[in-house]
Amino acid sequence: MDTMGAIPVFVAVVQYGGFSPAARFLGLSKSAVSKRISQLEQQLGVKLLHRTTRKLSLTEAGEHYFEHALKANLAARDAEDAVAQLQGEPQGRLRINTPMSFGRLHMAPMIPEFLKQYPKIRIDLVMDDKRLDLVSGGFDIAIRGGALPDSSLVARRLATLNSVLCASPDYLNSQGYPQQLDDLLQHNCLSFSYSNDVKEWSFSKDNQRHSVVVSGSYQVNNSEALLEAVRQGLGIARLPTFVAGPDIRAGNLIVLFPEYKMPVLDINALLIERQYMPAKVRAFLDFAIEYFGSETPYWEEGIDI
Amino acid sequence: MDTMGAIPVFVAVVQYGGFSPAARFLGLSKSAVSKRISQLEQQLGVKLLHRTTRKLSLTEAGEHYFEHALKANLAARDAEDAVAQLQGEPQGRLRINTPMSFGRLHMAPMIPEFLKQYPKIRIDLVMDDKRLDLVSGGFDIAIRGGALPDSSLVARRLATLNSVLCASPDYLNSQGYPQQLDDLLQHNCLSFSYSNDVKEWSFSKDNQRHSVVVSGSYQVNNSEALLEAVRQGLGIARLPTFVAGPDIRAGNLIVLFPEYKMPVLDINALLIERQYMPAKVRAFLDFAIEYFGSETPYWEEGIDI
DNA sequence: CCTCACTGTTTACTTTAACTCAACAGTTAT
DNA sequence: ATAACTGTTGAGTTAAAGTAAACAGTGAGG
Repeated sequence: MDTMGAIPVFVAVVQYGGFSPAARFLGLSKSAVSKRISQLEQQLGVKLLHRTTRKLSLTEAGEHYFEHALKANLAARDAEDAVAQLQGEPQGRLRINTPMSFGRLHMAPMIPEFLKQYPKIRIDLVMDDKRLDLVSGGFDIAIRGGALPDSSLVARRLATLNSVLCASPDYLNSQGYPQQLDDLLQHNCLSFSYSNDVKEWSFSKDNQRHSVVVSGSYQVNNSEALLEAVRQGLGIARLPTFVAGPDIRAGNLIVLFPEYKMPVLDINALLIERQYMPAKVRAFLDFAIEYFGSETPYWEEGIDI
Repeated sequence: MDTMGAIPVFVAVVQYGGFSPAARFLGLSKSAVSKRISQLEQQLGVKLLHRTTRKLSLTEAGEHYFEHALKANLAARDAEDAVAQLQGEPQGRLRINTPMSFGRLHMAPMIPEFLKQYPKIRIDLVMDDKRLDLVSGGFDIAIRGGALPDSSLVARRLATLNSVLCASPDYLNSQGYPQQLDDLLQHNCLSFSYSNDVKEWSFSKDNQRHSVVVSGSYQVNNSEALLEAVRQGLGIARLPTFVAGPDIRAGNLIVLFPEYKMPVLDINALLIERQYMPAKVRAFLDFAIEYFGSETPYWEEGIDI
């Protein structure tokens, strides 16, 4: 097929949502990408992309073409991986999606160490709090914290995900120390927008479930921004230990109601199920599990939970 | 993937069993194919093909690579087909395997008429009595007469396949006209090697099954060669009507025991099962069914069966 | 409303990859 | 021994791929 060479270009344009980001990914100029797509459309005799506004979208023909082109792209990648696997040394490209905060705080420091150990692996890290689709986004791995939706993806557990209720000493001095869970109703309870239970916080004590309805003046979709608000004494919030650990250790944040536990969740790696796991994916997972500490994550060391 | 463009070249080399036939298929020079394969092996860092003798064979890595490369190739072709299907007009390449005799006698005259009607379709007809594997041989369609082995392939019936017992007038004059089936034991019964029941011929009369053990001096794996032997008075043989029809009509062959019927079989087109049938495949099947005459094939016209 | 920063397209030109041709060595069949 | 094929390689040619620059268009921010 004379169109074969254009397939990775087309797939990149769709996956990255434009010619310019696709060009950056492919290491080509914008005009090269533009010309390859125009040539492909000419060869097929059909328009694949609408480009009437700043946003791209697929035509009907483009959707059909993309569906199969993606499979071709994946199969070509599998072909290379199959050969690389025989050679034993992990190599090739990994495209990884991770939530922003976890990515910035823990993936970003980890990955350079991983790449030093595996110099033949290349990583494209995409930090985004939107739960991007693994397949159509072209990801090998998606890092996900908390409960997983049903899907055909395979989950591999990387670490535990604990959360604790926190406030700053200044806040507690000025607003009073809540003595019982119900006291939280009188406090400014700050929330993480993506949470499933923004308005009703649940705890577990002595195998008994406790809930409290809360409200507050601030809700944000970024856990580091939430941490900052708590640190500045704006209110009380539930914070994952992977965000709050250092401030708790430093005494900047006080853990409230430590005997009331929040559900212990997991940080997982989601993978497309395959006949075999490519060596590079396996290497990444093994490294991450050891790096994070699958029993007690390194960010919880020195904290009583 | 920088290797994407080489995939169709590699797949063609494997499917056609050599650089030279692959070059002919691809419309490239031998050296271009040789260089593309060498470059691909260099990019992957591994040998894909043994070429120590006249025959090519895949290395272990090559087998793994081919498996996925074939999928990539098929997916790319599906991508083009999906787009072409939207456009309505059948186009693209069809690779068809057919047995030698049926191909020479019936496919070869039919196909030019088909291509005149569908000028955007290209056909690569491979005539071979070996039942080539559809998938790894890269065929869209395989024409098969008679009983089908179990497989994941889809069968589409093209025409009926009748066979009749024949001898030439000269043979009958010199060796006598067999009056009963058992008389065949005294005759030189010629066989088609690929037949399942070379030594015991079965018939059906008035819903009763009859069998006779036979033997003969000649067995051949080509039904036109068998026809020739019968025409030359060497002996008696079962011949498919698609081979013998004209000679029967012309009086060169006499149908023996017409009331004893052989099982009515089918001429089928075998297809890889797909989510949808490409327009070009559908067009080919429809044309063939109409051309052959699915109730009474054109080669049986004027014959009493 | 203006400005800036981005998008994708197109032209002219450069670079690179792909390709052909020819010669060669090797193998197999006649 | 010869002919007909195979695949490889070097030298040269051609075509495709790519870049840089200029342009038009769009959306966000001031």
